Amino acid sequence: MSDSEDMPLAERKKQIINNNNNHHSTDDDNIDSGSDSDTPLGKRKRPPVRKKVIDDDDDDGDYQSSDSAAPLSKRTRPDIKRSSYKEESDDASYGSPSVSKKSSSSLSDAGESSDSDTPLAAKKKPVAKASTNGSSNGTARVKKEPKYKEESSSDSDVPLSKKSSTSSKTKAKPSKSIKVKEEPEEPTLGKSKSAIDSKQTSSKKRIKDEPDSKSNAKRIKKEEEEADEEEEHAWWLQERENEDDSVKWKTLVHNGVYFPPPYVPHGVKMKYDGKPVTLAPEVEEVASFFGALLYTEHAENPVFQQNFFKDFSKLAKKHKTVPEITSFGKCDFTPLYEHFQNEKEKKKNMTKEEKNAQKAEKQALEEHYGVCYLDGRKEKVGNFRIEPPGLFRGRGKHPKTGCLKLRVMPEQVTLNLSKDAPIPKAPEGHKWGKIVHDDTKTWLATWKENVNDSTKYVFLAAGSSLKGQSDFKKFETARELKKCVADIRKAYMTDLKDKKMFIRQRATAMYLIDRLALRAGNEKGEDEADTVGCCSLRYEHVTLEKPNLLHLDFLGKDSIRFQKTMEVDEQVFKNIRLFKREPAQEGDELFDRLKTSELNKHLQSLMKGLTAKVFRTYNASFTFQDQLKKLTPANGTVAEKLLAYNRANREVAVLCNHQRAVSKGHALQMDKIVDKIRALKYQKMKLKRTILTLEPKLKKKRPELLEPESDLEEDWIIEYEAQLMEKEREKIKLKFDKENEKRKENKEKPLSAKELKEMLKEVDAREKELAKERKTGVVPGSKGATVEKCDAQMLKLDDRIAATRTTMVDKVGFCIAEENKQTALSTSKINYIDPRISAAWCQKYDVPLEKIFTKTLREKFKWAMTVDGNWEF
DNA sequence: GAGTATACTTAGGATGTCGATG
DNA sequence: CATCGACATCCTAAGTATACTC
Repeated sequence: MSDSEDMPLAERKKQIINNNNNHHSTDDDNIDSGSDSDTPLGKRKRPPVRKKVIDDDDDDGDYQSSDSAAPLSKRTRPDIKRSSYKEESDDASYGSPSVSKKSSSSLSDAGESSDSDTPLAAKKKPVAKASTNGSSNGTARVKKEPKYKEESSSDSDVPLSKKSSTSSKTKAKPSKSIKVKEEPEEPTLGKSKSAIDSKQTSSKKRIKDEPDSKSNAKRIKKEEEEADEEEEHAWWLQERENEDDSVKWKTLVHNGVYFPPPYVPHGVKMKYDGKPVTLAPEVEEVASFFGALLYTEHAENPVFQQNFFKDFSKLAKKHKTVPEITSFGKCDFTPLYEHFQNEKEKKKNMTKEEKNAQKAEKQALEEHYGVCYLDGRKEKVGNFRIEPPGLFRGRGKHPKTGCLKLRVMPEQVTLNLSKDAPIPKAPEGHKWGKIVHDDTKTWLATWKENVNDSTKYVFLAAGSSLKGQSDFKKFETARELKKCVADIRKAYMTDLKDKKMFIRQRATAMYLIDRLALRAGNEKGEDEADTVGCCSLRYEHVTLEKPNLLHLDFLGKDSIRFQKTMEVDEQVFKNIRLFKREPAQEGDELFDRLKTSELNKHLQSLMKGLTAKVFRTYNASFTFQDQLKKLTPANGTVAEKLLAYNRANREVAVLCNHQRAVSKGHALQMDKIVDKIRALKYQKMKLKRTILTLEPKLKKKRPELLEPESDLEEDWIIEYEAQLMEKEREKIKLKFDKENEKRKENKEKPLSAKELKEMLKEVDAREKELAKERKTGVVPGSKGATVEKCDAQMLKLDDRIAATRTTMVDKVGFCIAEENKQTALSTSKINYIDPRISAAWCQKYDVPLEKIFTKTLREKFKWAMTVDGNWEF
């Protein structure tokens, strides 16, 4: 009976549940919390002692899985009232009062324990064990050291592609693979690549040799296309034997990685304490990193500034910069900023030849480093460029944002390739850190980065077979989940009421992951931005509202705000209330007994390959297909169908909470409008005061005149008035200049500087007046002002304010819609929606593929394009 | 078994490109 | 024909998941 392998899932599940539940009841909890107490206190604040009694206030028997376990398609979508966009303002609604918390005591429900007689300890173990032993994934884990399989032919001089092209079993176009070999693209990989090698140091030479660049470029393109055609691996048409998929390649040949060129000093001097400083090139480089970012959000961020300055001043000191740079406030990077602006300008104005030369150079690089041979087949390399030095741009409130990211040296880089592959030459005067031959890894190169000590890799491009295969696998796993998701849902709905806290938490977490497409929520370190996922949700991220509303508000991956409200199952509501009650403090974890590893272990036991993120993939793809079915007008035009497609896509993007900061231009526009409104309000305020100055008695009659305008702050007013005056002055100067020009033409005597001063005096006077008005609130207004006139003007202003507001709202609404169409959609399209759904849809509804997939996406998804119109996820 | 390291996917912002528009 | 904005692509940070280590 114990062998659960081939038992229907539902039953297996039952068994597990039973196993867990039999036996002594309340002690379950003891055991549970007992284990908790082993964990260091520091980590978990909750007192381990407190015996957990499960609350079920309203008591249990009533549980019906029926509706809640219904497949997603059936369920009504969580009613999401979500404030759509990333809003800074937040503060908002954290601690809603309504929440239970105190309604505490009531519930030590004895009744619950009904079937509580299995000794937990006894039962629990086998289950856990079984999942690790029994499941087949333990099998392959023998290989400690990478095994490299020798190719039969040992002649390493032969281009590898040739060798294996003969051996590869299925060819899309079997016959002609040989022809390619005569073409000149190969040699770069073998040995004769001197042209490029020299490029690392001196790049220009090559360009000269290029003949007419235009036709050349065209020719290259053509060649490329042809080459592509000839080599189609079409792994997706191959029989899928149960290969050992831990081995990723038989042969791997590549040209190493490209290092950014050494720093070339520009000699532009930043200022310190108002004076230009001479910097050593190394120091200048870092100053320039900051200079280039001036006026961006990063450079304005105090943490960024501090981190940058710490590294920068240290470096400056090391190079004995005079004067010593000790204060960020005294640094003036604007000359550097301007320098880069100029450079940009120059770049824009480059001649056609220059531009083409650059292009050619880039292409040469791509041809050399951008390709590799995997099992003899040509494949694209993704990020062959070693990340250049710069300032670390950590997102959100990353504590290390702004730190100096150092230049990577070849000595730090490890290459991974075939044993008999030629080892690419390291840059002049350098050596590679290490060479390995690990065929269980897909990376070509790796190094450690200094800021976070994280490992970086060079992988194949998204369109490569390796990536395609794993993509395929990902979606197949999701489809696997589709088959058993109903059972899994049923199971976790049952578990929601389990007596053991741990199980309850796990079930509740699963519910959220499934319904809200939350990420797993691994633990994070202190040196990272404070963001969370499901398992790391904390007290303050969750609020409950009777009868069954759950508000979530937290920062997720990339510090993107997740803010949704949904109706949840009654039991989930109760559980969360219970979880919240115990920790009861900000900073405490909601699921204090749950770790992602445990969650995933459990998921594995439900279905091979199941992890938290599979739910995201599954729900995304499923929702998409579902929506597409509903929305596509069979007889519509292509445009209408596309609209449906995008709507379905948007639905998924919303589900996955994919969003992006509003574009800069947009934000700027908004700012302008907001300022415009403020300016209007300012005028209104002035008018009010004028009225009161004219007719002080009205204070009582019309108290609204005393009310300050919303959104109008002293600081802003001061600045605004200063701006007004500045504009005035400029106007006068302009007038003055014009006048003088005129006089010059007419040979008259020009106005003197004195006269200009005289003219400007008026402004000065006005400025003083304004300041006084600001203080006293007494505003005489313009000549002939009457209460009636002011009132009339005020009405007009109100109209204008209203009008401006609506344009803003329009714009915001519009832009959000637009924005969604663009960015938010792409992430789900690229990562979550099974491309076969799209391919089938195009087939079925006769929509050209290029309408929905760009060239790169078609490349990435070529494995999915062979399905027919009836294919289903 | 917790903590750490590794390897790989997912993600939004930055940058580049290209077509519409004034 | 310059500018601008939409969109594609590039870049690399930030996750997940699991293997490894002590």
